[in-house]
Parts: sequence; C-alpha cells; structure tokens
Amino acid sequence: MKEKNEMPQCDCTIIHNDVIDRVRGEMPAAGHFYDLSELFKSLGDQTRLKILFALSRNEMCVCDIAALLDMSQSAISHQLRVLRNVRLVKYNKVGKVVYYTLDDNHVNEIFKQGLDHVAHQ
Amino acid sequence: MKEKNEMPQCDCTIIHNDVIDRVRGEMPAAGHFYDLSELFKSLGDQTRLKILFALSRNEMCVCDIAALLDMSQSAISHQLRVLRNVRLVKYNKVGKVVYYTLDDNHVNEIFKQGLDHVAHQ
DNA sequence: GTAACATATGAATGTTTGTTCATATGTTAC
DNA sequence: GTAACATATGAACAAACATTCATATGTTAC
Repeated sequence: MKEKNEMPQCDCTIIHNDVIDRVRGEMPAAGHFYDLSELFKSLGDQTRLKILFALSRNEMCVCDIAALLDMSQSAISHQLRVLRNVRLVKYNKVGKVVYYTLDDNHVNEIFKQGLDHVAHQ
Repeated sequence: MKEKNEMPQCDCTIIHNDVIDRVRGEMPAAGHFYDLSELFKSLGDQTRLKILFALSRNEMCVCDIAALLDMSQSAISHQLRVLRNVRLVKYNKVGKVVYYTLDDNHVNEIFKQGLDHVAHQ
C-alpha cells in the first residue's frame, strides 16, 4: 500500500547530475529554441514544402502556385504568409502580380539534409 | 453587378503555363513530401528541440532529460516516442534505465542550418 | 513472492493549425 | 469614374497536437 501524501512518480534519483549540470550550462538561450521551432514548424506541412520546392525551381506568382498544387488562391496566400513570417520566401510585386522566390538557400540545405534522412531507409 | 453563376475568384489566366508544366514534372513523389513534413513537424516543437540539443551533447536517460528541462517524466516520454517515430533518436536499455542518443547526425546539420537561418538577422 | 523505481501508454483536455468562405485591398485598362 | 482581376485577410470550423493524470509494464533488490 502506498502512502498517498508521499509523492511517488519519478522524482527519480537523478542518475547523472554531472551530465545534467554540464548540459544545462551549454543550453542555447530560450529565444533560439523558440525561433528554431517556428522555423521548423513552418517546414512541417506538405503544402508549404511543395511551395518551397516549386520556388526552388522557379520564381512563381500566387496563381501559378495555386494552379500547380491544385489548391485555392486563398489557401496558398495564407501559407505564403507563414513562409514570409519566417523569412523563407520573399516577394516582388509587379503590377497586380506578386512574384515569390526563396529568401536564401538555407532552405535548400535543410531540404537536402531532410531528404537524406528520410531516404536513408 | 456580378453574375452569381459565373465563378469569379482566381481561375486566373494562369500566367505562366510553361513554368507550371516544367516544375510539375520535376516534383518529387508525394510520399517524399509526406515523410519530410513528418520529420520537420517533429522538429517544430521547443521541447523536442531541447531534447535533441541535450542528446547532441550527451547520452541521457529519460529522468535526466525530465530533470534538465524541468518537465514531467510522462511528457518527456511522449515526446521521445515522437522522435523515435521519425528515427531522430534511438535508445539503449540497461536494466530499468533507458538511455537515449541521437540516431544519426543529419539532425546536427539541420540544426546548424536552422540556427544559421534564424541568426542571420 | 513484495516493494521500489524507471519508463511507457491511453484517455481527456485545452491549444494550435490548415483550409474554406466571404470579403477587402490594390492595380490595370477602359 | 467602372469592370476585371491578382492578392490578402478575418472569422469559422474541423483536425492535429502537447501536456496532464492515472495507470500499466518491466526491472532490480530483497
């Protein structure tokens, strides 16, 4: 029989205090994790990945992307905003047409490593 | 006044059919986008990023991670399962203790590129 | 066998996210 | 000015997700 007021669970005899203390000291600032998670979150959606791949091949306007992916203009526009927010894409307005391109080529590197990982069996 | 039965919106005079057709031909298989999005989704969470960073510094058991991040053992265990599912971490059981490590070093590369991107202003 | 502990897991809950729909903004051509 | 069109955006809603809680599994030491 357990005593109910004696917290059980895993207040575990933390097995490796030395490691914990050292790694805690090496932890990047919280803000970095936040920014990184926002970046990867934006890559964690098939539609956005397809948009990024397409833009890695050619500059495209919103309608082009919508036609290519067979999705509504609105859906694409919303997703482009997400990609803009993390500075993965930038745009160039020409009259009423807005041309999107990749912002830099970190995306391509990340993409490549990612494909490597999933292909690797 | 618009006629209501004449679909408006953006059935747009798709401005660049040539580009669309070419890029469509270059699109990777749908499965690749799915796998990639699952991978990045798993990286799109601060807790999991912290776990991965910690493991990049040192092998750790579940309790170590929970203590380091000041979170419940259960929460960490759930997140580790997500990371296992995309093969970002693997484990080694020694008695009742389960030691986790990174599965390969694509993670480190992806991490680095990601940090580069967010640091770059 | 039992007690203690490290980890895993299912259900529940609140939050976040992707798409749709309706509509607004801004540009071009008249 | 108006009509037509490319894009953006707010609200709404369903689906996906992260954490908590309670509990199950599996191991060690007795």
